[in-house]
Amino acid sequence: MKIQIKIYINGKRSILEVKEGTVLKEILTNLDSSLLDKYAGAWSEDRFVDFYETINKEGEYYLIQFDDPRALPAMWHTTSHIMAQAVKRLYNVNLAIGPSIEEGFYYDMEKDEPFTDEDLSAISREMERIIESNYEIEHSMIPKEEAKNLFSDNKFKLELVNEIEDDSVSIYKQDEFFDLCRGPHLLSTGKVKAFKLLSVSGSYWRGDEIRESLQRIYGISYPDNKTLDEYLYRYEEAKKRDHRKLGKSLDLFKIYEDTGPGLVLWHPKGTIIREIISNYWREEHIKRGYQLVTTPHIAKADLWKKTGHFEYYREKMYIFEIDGVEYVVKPMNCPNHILIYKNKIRSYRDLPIRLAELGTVYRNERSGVLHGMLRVRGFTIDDGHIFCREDQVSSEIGDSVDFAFDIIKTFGYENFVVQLSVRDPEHKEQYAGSDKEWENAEASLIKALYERGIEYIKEEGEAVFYGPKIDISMKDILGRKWQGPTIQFDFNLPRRLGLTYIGEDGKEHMIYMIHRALLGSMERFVGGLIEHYNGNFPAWLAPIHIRILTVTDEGNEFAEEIHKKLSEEGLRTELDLRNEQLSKKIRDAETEKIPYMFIIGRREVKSGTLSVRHHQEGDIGSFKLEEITSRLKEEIKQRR
RNA sequence: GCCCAUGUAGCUCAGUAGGUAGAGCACAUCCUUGGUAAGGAUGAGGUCACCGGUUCAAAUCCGGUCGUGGGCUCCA
Repeated sequence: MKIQIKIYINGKRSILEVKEGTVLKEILTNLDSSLLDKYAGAWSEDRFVDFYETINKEGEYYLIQFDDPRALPAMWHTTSHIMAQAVKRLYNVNLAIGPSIEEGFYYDMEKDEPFTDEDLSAISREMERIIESNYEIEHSMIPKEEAKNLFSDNKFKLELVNEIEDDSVSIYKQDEFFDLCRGPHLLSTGKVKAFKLLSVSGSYWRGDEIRESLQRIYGISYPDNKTLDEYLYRYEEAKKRDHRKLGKSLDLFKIYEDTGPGLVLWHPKGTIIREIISNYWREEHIKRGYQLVTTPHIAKADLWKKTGHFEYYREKMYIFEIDGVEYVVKPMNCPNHILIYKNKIRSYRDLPIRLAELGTVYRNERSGVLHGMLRVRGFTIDDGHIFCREDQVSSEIGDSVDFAFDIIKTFGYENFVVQLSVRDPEHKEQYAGSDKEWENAEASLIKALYERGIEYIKEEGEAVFYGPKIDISMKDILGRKWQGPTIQFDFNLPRRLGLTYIGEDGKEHMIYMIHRALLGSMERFVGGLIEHYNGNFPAWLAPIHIRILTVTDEGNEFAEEIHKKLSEEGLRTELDLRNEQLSKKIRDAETEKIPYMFIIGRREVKSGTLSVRHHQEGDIGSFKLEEITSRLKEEIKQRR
């Protein structure tokens, strides 16, 4: 049977009559075989299809080139096969799975000895050979029974084959290598122009630690060397910006072995940053009608039994005993805020009530997941809880979204990814709350995003059981995503703890409760901020604003005078009167990423001015004290 | 928690076939008073993560513990 398909090549449309069941590759070969060299695959119905695609129905196919971000996963997947082929040629391994990932690919393999750096080099060399050989990649569908024979020596592949529901399975083959694989793939191994194997690590078959322990090699590839180099530059740059490294060299914080893993000690300079953020946070909350509260670090276990946390969250809680009574170190702040809400009978006139706290909590995270300040066991959440009526939900959500963006934009984040997590429509029964509540809540979340023209990704089934939520992540300069604000409904706690208010009708009504955190945790937020700014904090956040450097000791007296004046004006200043050369003092201040350096030598003493150097701009000229301080103060005020 | 790697002066790291440790930076003292990213000399500083074992002898070999890193996994 003939069907009609439309192929778009560089915006130009070709309408073709083809036989049903024809492979896209054949169609293109007939049309113009050079297309197979220029394009990587096609975009059709919101997904990437490779040229092995069998055309079974009418449709539109937009050919896309190798460097199109939508085509890169095919290249990565192909590179992972090339790598697996190379590994099979060199070692005795059992292949598990090797998908493309967000950036790059990996392959999990079972091998007795771990891979070394030398192994990686050898594998890379073999991969080069495979690429040079430019093996044609073939695709075929084979009966399941045949596949079982083909993979009879590989328990992993067999397990996968057995789980496939169709009668036939998809196989990709290049030279002697073949693999069970859904694709997509490129047409030949030579299409991969530049690749790099990045790291080796352990993993488990199916991510299950009870099952076979595997070895994973990660890699990346691109259609040209330039793009690969750009990626590698970003990769290296990210390593250099590591907040653990900068936290140490800038003396911001440290995790001490004596204190314990996942517990951060904020040094004086880190604490300045934290305090500035906290103060800003408090001011903004008060401005926006929040009431600040403070609640203790420990509470009776009974409280957590009432909320249900004790049952579900127990292994993450630190539990201990006082006078024979069980206590818990708080892993979250909400129960305490709820107690404050419940302390009085609330009228509909009192609502909304917004409570907020920079509340420090402790969670027993598994040792293997701890990571610098980004994943810790003790951290301060900027926790807020809104208690409101149904008719207030929409404006409260809208305000929270605005608030969230206002805050994070202040820290120089400009690109965001917004995710809306809603119920799994297939399993509505596993969620707390009524249909009506879910519908209202989702509608208000969507409305808030829509009215603000915010693009978002809707994830069905990603909501936690107690309510729908919006998660905002920030993208930093290197394009990395950082978890940011979250706004979540909670239909569970109000029910369990009986959170009500007295309505206009004199009756009790269930409250709507919204959890929201804007920074997330202070630790993770500042950790991310360190990497985002690469330690070059804008003046308002910089632990030290100015370092005063003297050229010789003739400047000491004047320098001390300036230092005193600046300190009196609330500017954070340090003096460097060491008997060192100016260039040395500059180097030290530059290394410490201090935004301003005031240089005082004989000339300045004589004229009463200051020679000013900016951390990132170099020498910016001579200024009168008032001139430069007002500039700096303005910069701080503007939070630039 | 699991797999793999790793743990030497405040920091970054060297230490090659087991014979009780080195460098650079930082620090201290002295010399140098030098104008926009490292002036010079001298010196102090380490129970080589911890515990145990093998050995005449352990930073080095073996076992265990703890920490850290890369992953897996988890995230009410």
